[in-house]
Amino acid sequence: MDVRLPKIIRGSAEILKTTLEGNQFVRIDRRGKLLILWLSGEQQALLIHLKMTGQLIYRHGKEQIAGGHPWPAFEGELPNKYSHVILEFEDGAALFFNDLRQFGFLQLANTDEVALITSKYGLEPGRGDFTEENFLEVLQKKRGKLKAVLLDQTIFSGLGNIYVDESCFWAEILPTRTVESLSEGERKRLFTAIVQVIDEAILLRGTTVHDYVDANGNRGNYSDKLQVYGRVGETCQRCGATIQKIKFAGRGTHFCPGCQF
DNA sequence: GAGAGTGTTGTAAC
DNA sequence: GGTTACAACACTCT
Repeated sequence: MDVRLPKIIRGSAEILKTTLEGNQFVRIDRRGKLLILWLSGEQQALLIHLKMTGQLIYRHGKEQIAGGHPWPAFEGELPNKYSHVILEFEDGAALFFNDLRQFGFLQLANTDEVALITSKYGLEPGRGDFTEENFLEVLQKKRGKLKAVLLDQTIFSGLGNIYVDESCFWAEILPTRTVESLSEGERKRLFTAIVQVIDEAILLRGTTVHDYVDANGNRGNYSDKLQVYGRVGETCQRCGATIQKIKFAGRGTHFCPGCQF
């Protein structure tokens, strides 16, 4: 392991290094936007958060490339000036943690710590318990700005600024509404929209605005599907009105004033 | 060149 | 408690 920018490591970089040395990743989990890479024995895990601009890129080893592997090798220059941590594998493969803004982190955690951290995450799209019934129940207990509630990882986890704006668009609800003002029908539309947006975004391997790439270094294709995010001043594809952007709940917030209410 | 804004989240202040 | 401002940071855009 090569730690080029120690502050990216939460806790001791030395202990992390020693722990990873000769060890194996045996299982990969995710909770919200947090990656959980379990080590041999599953008593410890490497937690990785990419925050805004983090990238985790896997480069195949020469042996794998010679043997033929299912994915194309990453073409870009690696490491680059944003490669702050590099994990090297025995077969010559490497995992690069790149992060322009340096907000992301790597952290070693034991089973209890992982349990404590993940227990704070809320109902999550993509998990089995993200049902309409559960969604409505969680929403029922909340009040205040819809956008803020959807972004709150302790209430619903996994949704970020892009998918919240897009989900509100598809539900035809303004993100500036309060939760308590939403009718039963609107709440159900919102649930459906979130499921639809997340499912399609995953299918298209995410959304690249600037830096996001998947483990193979490829950009996400959901960017082409965005209806409001990043489209301020453009025409709404549903009603023809002009997409607006405001600052709301501390975040850039995009919506169509013509067909979101 | 200055200033605002950027996909996240934790903390502090009100 | 909710809300807001701000912090972390480097870069792009206006």
